[in-house]
Amino acid sequence: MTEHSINPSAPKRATQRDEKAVERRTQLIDTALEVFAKKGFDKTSVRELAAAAGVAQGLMYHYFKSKDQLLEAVVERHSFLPQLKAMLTTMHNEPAAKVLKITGNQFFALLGQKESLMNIFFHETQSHPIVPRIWRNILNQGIGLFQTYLDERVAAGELKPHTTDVTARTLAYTIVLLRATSVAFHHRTRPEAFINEMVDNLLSGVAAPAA
Amino acid sequence: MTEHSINPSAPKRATQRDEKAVERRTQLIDTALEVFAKKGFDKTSVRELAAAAGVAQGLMYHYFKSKDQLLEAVVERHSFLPQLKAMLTTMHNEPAAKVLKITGNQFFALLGQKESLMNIFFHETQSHPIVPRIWRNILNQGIGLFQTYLDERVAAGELKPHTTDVTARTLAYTIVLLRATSVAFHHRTRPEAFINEMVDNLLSGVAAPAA
Amino acid sequence: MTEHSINPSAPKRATQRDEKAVERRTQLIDTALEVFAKKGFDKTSVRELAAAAGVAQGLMYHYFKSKDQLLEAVVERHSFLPQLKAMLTTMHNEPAAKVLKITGNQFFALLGQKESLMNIFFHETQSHPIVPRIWRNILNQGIGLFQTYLDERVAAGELKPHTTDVTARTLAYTIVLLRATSVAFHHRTRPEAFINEMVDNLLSGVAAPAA
Amino acid sequence: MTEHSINPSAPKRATQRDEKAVERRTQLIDTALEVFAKKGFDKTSVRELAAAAGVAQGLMYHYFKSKDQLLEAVVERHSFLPQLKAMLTTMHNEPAAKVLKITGNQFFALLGQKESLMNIFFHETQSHPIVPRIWRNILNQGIGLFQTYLDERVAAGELKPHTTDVTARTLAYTIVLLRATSVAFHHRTRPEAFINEMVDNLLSGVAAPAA
DNA sequence: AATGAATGAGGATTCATTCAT
DNA sequence: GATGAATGAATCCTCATTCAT
Repeated sequence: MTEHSINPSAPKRATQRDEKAVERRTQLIDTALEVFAKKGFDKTSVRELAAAAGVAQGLMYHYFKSKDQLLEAVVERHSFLPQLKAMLTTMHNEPAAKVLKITGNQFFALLGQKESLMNIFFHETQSHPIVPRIWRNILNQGIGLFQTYLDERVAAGELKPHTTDVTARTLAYTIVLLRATSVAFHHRTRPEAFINEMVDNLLSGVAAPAA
Repeated sequence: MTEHSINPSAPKRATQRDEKAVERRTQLIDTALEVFAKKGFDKTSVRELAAAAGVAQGLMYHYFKSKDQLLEAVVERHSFLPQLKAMLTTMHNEPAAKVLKITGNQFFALLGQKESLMNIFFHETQSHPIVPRIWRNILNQGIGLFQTYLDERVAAGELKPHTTDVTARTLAYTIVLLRATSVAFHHRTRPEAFINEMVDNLLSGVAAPAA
Repeated sequence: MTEHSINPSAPKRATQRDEKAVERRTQLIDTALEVFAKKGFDKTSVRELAAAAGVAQGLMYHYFKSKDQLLEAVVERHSFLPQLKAMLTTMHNEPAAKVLKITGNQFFALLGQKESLMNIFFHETQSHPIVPRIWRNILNQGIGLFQTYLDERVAAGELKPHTTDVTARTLAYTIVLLRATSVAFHHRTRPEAFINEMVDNLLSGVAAPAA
Repeated sequence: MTEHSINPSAPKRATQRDEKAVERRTQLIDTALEVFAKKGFDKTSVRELAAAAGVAQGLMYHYFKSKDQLLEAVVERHSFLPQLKAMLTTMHNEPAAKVLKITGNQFFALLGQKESLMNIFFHETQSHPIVPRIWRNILNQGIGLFQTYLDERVAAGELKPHTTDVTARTLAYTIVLLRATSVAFHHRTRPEAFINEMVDNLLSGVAAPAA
């Protein structure tokens, strides 16, 4: 931040230094993500964060104005909206059952890859307003993903006209909670089979044919 | 303990004091529930808790060994397992659609009545091991509720044989997350309509008849 | 303390009750002695004292104005000055070596019997001014005991004229510290042999005869 | 740690800060010694300690993990074992009476210089296990000091063969208690004269020559 | 950029003591 | 006499944050 360079070689040097600074910053953020996820925001002290990153506590305040702002940075950096958006952009001419199963499992897998972040989303809602905001974005994005596809299939005549919002949220919510509980709970049905069967149920119904 | 009474009113006296103590205890627990739900466990100081209850902070430790133990007491006292168990014990000869809709909405309403507790379940998982344990109990109870009924209807031939665990959890999870998000989010579909439609979807499927 | 008797039978009753009250008081004192000795005055709470005596904490304040006053009562009640004074009143025509050995061992034994109290004397000097005061009394009494005897034997010509204060204190101090350290330390010489030899040394000297 | 210095004065800088930290630490320890000695460990709050040292209370915990550990540091730093060991290493060809008198008085003087520490040794035995441990070391060192010398003089024929442990402990214990009581009590005999006479008594005995 | 000394507010908890019953 | 509920001050300790180096 403080630029008091004298000789002309400074610009390049500054860039190098900036790069290093950015690296350091992301290192601090990534370390914080893990520690926050494991111990919780409030139960983690800045000293611990610094120790985990192998730096002095004072350095934390060079890169982040406050502990809160660090949480902000963590959540912003790891919000996997891009990955979410990238999902389901292909596969248009496949049957809905197949597409929804694949997408559902992708969604489930994505949440699993971001387990630490999910932990923060679930537990630190009250620590910083940015947390629920971003979590809401992600959830809505997930729901929208399904809904957009469903609307398309309704339009294509593959699905009957109905409130796709309900179906989309049924899918998204169930997958999210399946993910959230799959760590702590012991489930009878394995996630992939679960998701596949849920999709089938939603498409074809569980009522007996006669009824 | 010491009984040197002559008239029959004496025993009641001791009881009166005890009663008051019990009342006071529940008052402290109930106050704590609200404050924990609003501010979060870590962000709430014992001083605040005492102030909210209108007592000296020292008194908190007369009734509870620690702040942790208070949380324990809160969660134990308000775990609505009895209410959950009471649900769906009637209405056997009604169509599944109707029964599931009613039960689903009851479940949703019950979660709503326990909003403060739900807040704790969602956010304070890491504060005390009893929180996830009881939350798991409740969730499993809710799931079991649906599953038992579904199994029964499968046996009765109203539903086709399928993994009822999946359907039950789809219902329960969606309702739970519907509840959890209905405060912070703004939904297009109203909860009751949502639940009703979800039940219909699950029973009859959303696929176009031709498919 | 509060006397509001109406009928003439009260005096006798009061006496019975007083007796019981005195008993209770000494019970509380004796319990306190043990707990204070074991845990130290500051580290012992009134609640613990009450629990150890099997009564409610409030009752402590019926019998003692404060925790300090309880310590006072403890020290006063158990100050073994009478026993000390009773020592060495006999045995006038025996050789000094024998008498001093017996008395020294008696003194040592007496301190041993009062181990709890000794603990308080050693550690709680700063807790209440009465503690060092009484301890000084006891110590001086012990010293005086020896000195009186020594003076008498000097007068009788059995001992040579010298500063008996020095000899008396050498004896008393050594025995006291022997006692104080005998619990925590591991000594080579056993107390009785030690005291006997010390007396011999003091009487006859350890210098070689030639010198 | 980070060395990006050009001129040779840089390394010293880091050392300067470290030096200051060490100084600060000893300052805190020394202040604590005085306050603990005056008020007692339990009766002294960390706030007082900090105030006495003119620092914020939080700083105490930067240097010491706990109040207990501070006491540990105090006792360790001021345990005058080195000084004790240095005593009596000379003067081999002087008469025992002279040597013992000088050493006894030195020992007494040393204890006097460490009055604050002695206070802690006497009163805070129960506050932390390190206190009695170090005190035992010191006492044993003092005893050993005398005993080694006595053994040597016995071997040299100046003293008659006897249990030197008894004589050594008589000397050491008496001097220690003389020191401990000389503050609170009012003695007739002055310490130096007392010690000299005690040595004489121990060497030559107080029994009348005829006996 | 990096360190860690220094601060002071605030947190959980303990405790002597009082008081209504 | 006896109980234990109630008080509030005080205690140890933690922590986010600042700052000189």
